[in-house]
Amino acid sequence: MAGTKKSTLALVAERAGVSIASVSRVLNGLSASADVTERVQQAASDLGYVPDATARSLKVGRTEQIALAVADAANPVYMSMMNEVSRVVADGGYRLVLSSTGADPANELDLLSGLDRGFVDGLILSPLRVTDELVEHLRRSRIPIVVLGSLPEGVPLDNVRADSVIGMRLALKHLAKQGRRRIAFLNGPVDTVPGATRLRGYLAAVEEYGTAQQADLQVEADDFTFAAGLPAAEALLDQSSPDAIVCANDLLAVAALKAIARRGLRVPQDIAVVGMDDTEIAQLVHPTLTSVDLGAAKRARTAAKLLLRRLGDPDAEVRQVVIEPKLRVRESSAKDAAREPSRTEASR
Amino acid sequence: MAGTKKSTLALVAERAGVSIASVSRVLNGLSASADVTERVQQAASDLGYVPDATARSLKVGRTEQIALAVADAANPVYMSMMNEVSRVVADGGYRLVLSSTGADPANELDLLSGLDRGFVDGLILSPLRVTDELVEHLRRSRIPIVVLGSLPEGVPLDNVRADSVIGMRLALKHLAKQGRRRIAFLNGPVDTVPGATRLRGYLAAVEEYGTAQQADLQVEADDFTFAAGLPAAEALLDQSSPDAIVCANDLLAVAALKAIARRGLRVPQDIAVVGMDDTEIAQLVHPTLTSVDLGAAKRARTAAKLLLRRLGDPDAEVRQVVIEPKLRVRESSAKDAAREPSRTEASR
DNA sequence: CTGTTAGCGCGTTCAA
DNA sequence: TTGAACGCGCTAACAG
Repeated sequence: MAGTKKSTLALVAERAGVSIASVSRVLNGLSASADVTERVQQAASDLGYVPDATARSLKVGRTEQIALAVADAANPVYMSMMNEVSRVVADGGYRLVLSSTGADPANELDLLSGLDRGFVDGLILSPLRVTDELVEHLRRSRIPIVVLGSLPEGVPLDNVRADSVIGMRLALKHLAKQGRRRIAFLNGPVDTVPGATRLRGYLAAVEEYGTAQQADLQVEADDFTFAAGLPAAEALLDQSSPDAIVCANDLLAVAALKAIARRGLRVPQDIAVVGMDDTEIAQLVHPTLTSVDLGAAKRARTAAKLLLRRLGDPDAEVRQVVIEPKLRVRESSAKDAAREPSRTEASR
Repeated sequence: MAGTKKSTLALVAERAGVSIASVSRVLNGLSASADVTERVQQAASDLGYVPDATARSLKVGRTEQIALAVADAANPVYMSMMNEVSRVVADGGYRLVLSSTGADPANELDLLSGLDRGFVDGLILSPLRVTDELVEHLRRSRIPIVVLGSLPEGVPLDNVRADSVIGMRLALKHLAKQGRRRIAFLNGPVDTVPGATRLRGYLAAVEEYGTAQQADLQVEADDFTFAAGLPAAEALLDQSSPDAIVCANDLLAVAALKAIARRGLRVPQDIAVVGMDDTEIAQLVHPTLTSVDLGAAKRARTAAKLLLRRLGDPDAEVRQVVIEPKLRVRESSAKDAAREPSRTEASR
């Protein structure tokens, strides 16, 4: 049960018959005579010496830790992001500490305050809502922060985001080209960053492609989850009869698929469905889900790299990266099956 | 851009006109005169003082950090586990550092060695494969470790696991009661802990319920993923004609659903499908997936609590917790729809 | 090339 | 109750 005793630099020095400084040098690969090097390495391995991370941190002023804070850790899109960040950060020699702020913005503020305790060298933050207060805290931060997600104009912070307005346009264009005219929007909470920007994108695209502009074609789920999407999708189908539904999220899209199926309607013949984020789920469901790939993995990777860059060079110019979305067409909006006059099943 | 200057205990002391020790006392809630207390608190808040985590750690010998290491971070079941651990650990006043060991056992060993650097007070480890060497390292560890997953008999380590043998029995019993006789098993790599124990469970249950014992009813995917499950499921259907498929995983089960659909067979009428882990995916797919709930969330929560307990009391007796599985019956094995003789049956 | 020394920021003895 | 001093384990500057 009891493991090896913790050995210190001084113990190694004593055993090797040299000074503590020499040990430090040898272990850090600095100049030392062959003789001393040999003896130190021998002593160190005899004692199973490993340098203490905390003491080292206190001395050098770096913890070699990076924090990742996401608002909604339950969303599957965050899993791929977390994995990517984890990889990049580990390759850069940093450990990743996870700080799940919930949906409550207060937690994010708490986190930012706590950051001044210096347990981490940098932060990647993906806030669900961006308040002025939050922005103020971000600017005041003592450590570098990269924001993952949209940020107000003119905030000089490293930041990487998806262009969900273009993403929405891709979806609407794809659907409009099939002759879909009543394209509904199943959104999540509109007072969140993704909810707000995706709504903007939808409205702009509706305008651009001249599809129906009806209030009853828009509905807002209480959350970006399947469970919240279900009643919202039902409500949407109750109050209108769309020929396509664009969803702010793959989970919401799957909820739409289910609500549609419950009414005995067919996807994509009667209603096409398009999701967003292109999570693995899109390929698992039946019919497979067309989805707008917002480049979650790439965004995460880029954010991590930006942070590493700034940690290496604090005076580097601020960079704001926008990732281009791509449309992944699958069965739920397949063209050849679409727009068939009535209940024809022949061409299938 | 430049944030507040980092303020130290000495600065606060100077501003309050007291000694550094008094500041430390006031801030740690120890005895102090009302006057000094007042002045220190004032000075501290003026300077926005926050104690340095690293220095404190070096002094008190605790980092207030816990590491979580999972082998396959891409598996959705780990997401809920991570979230639970995150919650419990945060409530206990600890930060969570994530250490994604890949599928390679060498990484786990590296991690364990690195742990001696003392950047973390405890570890929750969920190994995919358990070698003698790993067990040896675990026992030698200087910090408390809780193992999440099966462990060889007699290893005196805190540990929490699912009883997947009983889980398998639940699945087989459910299917056998419907009259299913050719119950296949779509497994992941059998040289992993989950792969091995689930195979044992399957074999035992096949024996117990007297269903067909044919080698061609067992197939092993290269990985516990949808992508790996697809060809494995195809191979299974090529080489045999099961009337039910139990899968080691929800992802594999979804792959089975897809392979079955491709052949124009119906679920559950022609083939029933049962998954494992009861991830959110089970409720998203069509038909909804019957799944064995192995209590992932509860296991994670329990593991975290065990670790907190041991951190508080290093001499507590070793505890090994086994979580009881529950069967969640859904459409993919619905009873009333089963066993309807269909014309496809003959041509199989 | 090597040893001695001074902190990094904090908690905690020991005297006063 | 308060203050001065020490040391946690390590790195870096300075002497020798």
